[in-house]
Amino acid sequence: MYTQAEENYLKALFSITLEVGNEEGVGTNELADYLKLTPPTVNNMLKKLKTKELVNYEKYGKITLSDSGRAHAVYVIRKHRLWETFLCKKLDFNWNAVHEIAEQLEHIDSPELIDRLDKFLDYPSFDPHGDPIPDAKGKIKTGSRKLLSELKPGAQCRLVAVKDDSTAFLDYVNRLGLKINSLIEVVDTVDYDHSMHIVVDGGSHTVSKKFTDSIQVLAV
Amino acid sequence: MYTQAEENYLKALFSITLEVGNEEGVGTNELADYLKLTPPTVNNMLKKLKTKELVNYEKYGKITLSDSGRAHAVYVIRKHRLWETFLCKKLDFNWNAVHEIAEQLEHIDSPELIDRLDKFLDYPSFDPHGDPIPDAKGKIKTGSRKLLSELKPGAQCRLVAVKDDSTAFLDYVNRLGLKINSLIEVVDTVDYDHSMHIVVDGGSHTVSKKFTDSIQVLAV
DNA sequence: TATAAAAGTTAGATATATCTAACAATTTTA
DNA sequence: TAAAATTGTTAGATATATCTAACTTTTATA
Ligand SMILES: [Mn+2]
Ligand SMILES: [Mn+2]
Ligand SMILES: [Mn+2]
Ligand SMILES: [Mn+2]
Repeated sequence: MYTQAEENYLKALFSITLEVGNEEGVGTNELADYLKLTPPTVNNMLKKLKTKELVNYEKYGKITLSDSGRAHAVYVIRKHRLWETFLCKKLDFNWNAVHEIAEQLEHIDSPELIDRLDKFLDYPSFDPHGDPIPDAKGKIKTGSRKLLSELKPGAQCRLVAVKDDSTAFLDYVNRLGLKINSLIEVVDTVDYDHSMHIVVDGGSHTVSKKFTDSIQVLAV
Repeated sequence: MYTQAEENYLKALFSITLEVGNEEGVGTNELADYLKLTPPTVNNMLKKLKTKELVNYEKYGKITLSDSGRAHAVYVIRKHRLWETFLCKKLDFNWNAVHEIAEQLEHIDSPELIDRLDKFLDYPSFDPHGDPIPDAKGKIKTGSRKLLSELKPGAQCRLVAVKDDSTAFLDYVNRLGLKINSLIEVVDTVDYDHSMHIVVDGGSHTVSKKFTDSIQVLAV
């Protein structure tokens, strides 16, 4: 099977393409940045991934996942999100603690284990951060989600996902009293720096653009 | 923390010392054999483990675990056996399938995960093969267990543990209808090759010394 | 369009973990 | 106790995954 490093590159490529909406492909430096590695390291690995036909890549060109590369990337994401769900639902972990552990667990190689874990969790559709869990066939539920930062004053919405796994961010989310499904009301926005006044559970808060860019919502 | 390779060496040293009752220490070749590696590979790793003060070892001398080496070995065994218990009890795996997966899971580094898993499983004392699970303080339950091969004709006993994790062995155990707690009656032994006639659940079988050496029992 | 900046690659080094081949030390045994 | 067998070590190679420094190619911009 694939090494941990290889799986991390595949997952990163998939996520960058999706998150940044980067259709035409990813650059070496961009990928290096995302993975917190140096460009030569990435360049070196790319050659390996190309030989294994997991990526499409020509010297000085953009990188994209091949079909098999994408399929495996989705599988790694499935593993990651199922484990996160297990940690929260069954072991009572706080949602801000599960990502780091799932980074390790996602590399365990046993398709049967993942199938059984999926069943044990009753085939969940979303992980504790609201992200969709690919099913056994690699199919991912997509919805018409928006970023909180896109909403206008007066809008009401429900938090469906957080797009930042860092403990600092999730701690802050917790401190604001926000959870998956929390009702958020946009009171006002500040033109100057796009910060936003929101009301959550009757509590009023001012949050930065950096923050509202990491909150995915569904209009209500 | 420790690498997977390091953890495997520590676990192997602990097991050899225990299983073979090897008190004075383990040799390079013996350890290499056990781990299915070559002696130079082991020699090389030993130097690293010595610098980290996990083993006591002098050139051409016997290898023993240091206190911290032993403590970590026990912790790896705790992780392994808790995961095996999880796989059987919660994910409904057959006991002959869990060892290989636990070989991977035992290297996940998160003490909190293990504590919570232990609680989730209601602090089990024995794994699916009947082996004792070290508690959070590293304490291991020991009992007055014997090998089936040590019993004399007429003896009755209960199977408490199997000492071979291989699929071939466990499949055979299953085929004989043996489970943890099965009642076994020793009918007769053959002097020539120490094979044994046993009765299990009314069924009569003849089993080899190799087999009876891998079955731990408690007299009844 | 020439130059500067950004992006990407190559070369060579390091660390981990493994191997084979050759050699050395220790232990067994005749 | 000398030779043989066993056990253990050293040297040098390979594979993976990473780094820094130097260089090249592509892209942006003056
Ligand atoms: Mn995550
Ligand atoms: Mn990962
Ligand atoms: Mn096992
Ligand atoms: Mn292991």
